[in-house]
Amino acid sequence: MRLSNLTDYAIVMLSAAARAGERSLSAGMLAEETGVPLPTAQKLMGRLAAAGLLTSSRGIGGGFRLAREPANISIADIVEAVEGPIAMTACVDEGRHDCGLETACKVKPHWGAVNMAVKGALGGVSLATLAGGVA
Amino acid sequence: MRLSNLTDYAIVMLSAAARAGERSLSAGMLAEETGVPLPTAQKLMGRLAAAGLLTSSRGIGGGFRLAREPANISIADIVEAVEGPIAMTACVDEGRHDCGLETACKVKPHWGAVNMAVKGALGGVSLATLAGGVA
DNA sequence: GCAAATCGGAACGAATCAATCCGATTTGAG
DNA sequence: CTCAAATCGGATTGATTCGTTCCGATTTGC
Repeated sequence: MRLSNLTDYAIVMLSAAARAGERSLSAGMLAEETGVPLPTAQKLMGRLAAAGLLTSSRGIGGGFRLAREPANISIADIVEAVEGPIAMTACVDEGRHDCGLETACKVKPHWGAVNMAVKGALGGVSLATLAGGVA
Repeated sequence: MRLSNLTDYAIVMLSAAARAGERSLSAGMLAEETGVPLPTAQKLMGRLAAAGLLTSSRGIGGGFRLAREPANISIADIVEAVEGPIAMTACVDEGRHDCGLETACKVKPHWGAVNMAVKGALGGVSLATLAGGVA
């Protein structure tokens, strides 16, 4: 029940990018701004860009920029981008039936609700809330 | 954002124990009932007993029994018993200040709210809900 | 007093996570 | 048009945690 350090870093960097507005920030600048080690920052930015949360620009004046408004990016999105889909157990994962307990597992039907509850809790917090400071 | 297999097993076994009522079930019986490997089941039962969710009885007719009513045991309790305290990030953990990003971390104050939200979502589901089947 | 059965803790292996490094691509200037 | 600088992207290595397994200490019933 802990989200990984990568996700933590990603959220901090994305909030920093949200504060930057429309300016393209390079991985190095974001790393120095947030304190995240540069190679890790590069890896994270790449993954976030691949997920569609950031748009990347190559070349000298290049860098990363938020693809959407901060209010439309929730923590759930970031978590899913970094750690993959939110699935509390293997049962919730689509197509994974190697649980081994299926025979007597009477808990399975309820996991969907739990998963949705957590997802809702994480989806209720947006980048604007985190970066805004006061709000 | 995934809870470990141990926690999954623990929840399944605890729901089985909830169905058993006041009867003491041994680790072997629970393992066969749920399909969890026996040694892992033993380790889990021990940890759950140490956390105060189960009461253990030694000897021939011994075994484990729920320490409280199923309605008063939430998923959050089980998660905390197996994986330790629910702390989304290192910032929330008490006394852990080796984050390294503290200087420019403007996100830190908001983590408490997120943590509480997730905790509430998990605390809203009790063993009775999971084991009840229909409810 | 003895034997059976149980819980409890310690040791080992595997998987995932986290961090680091190097190559491919693109832009701007000369 | 050529060169050089700067950037993103993926692949490799090491570490931490998770998961599993085994063995010893303790307790009850006969």
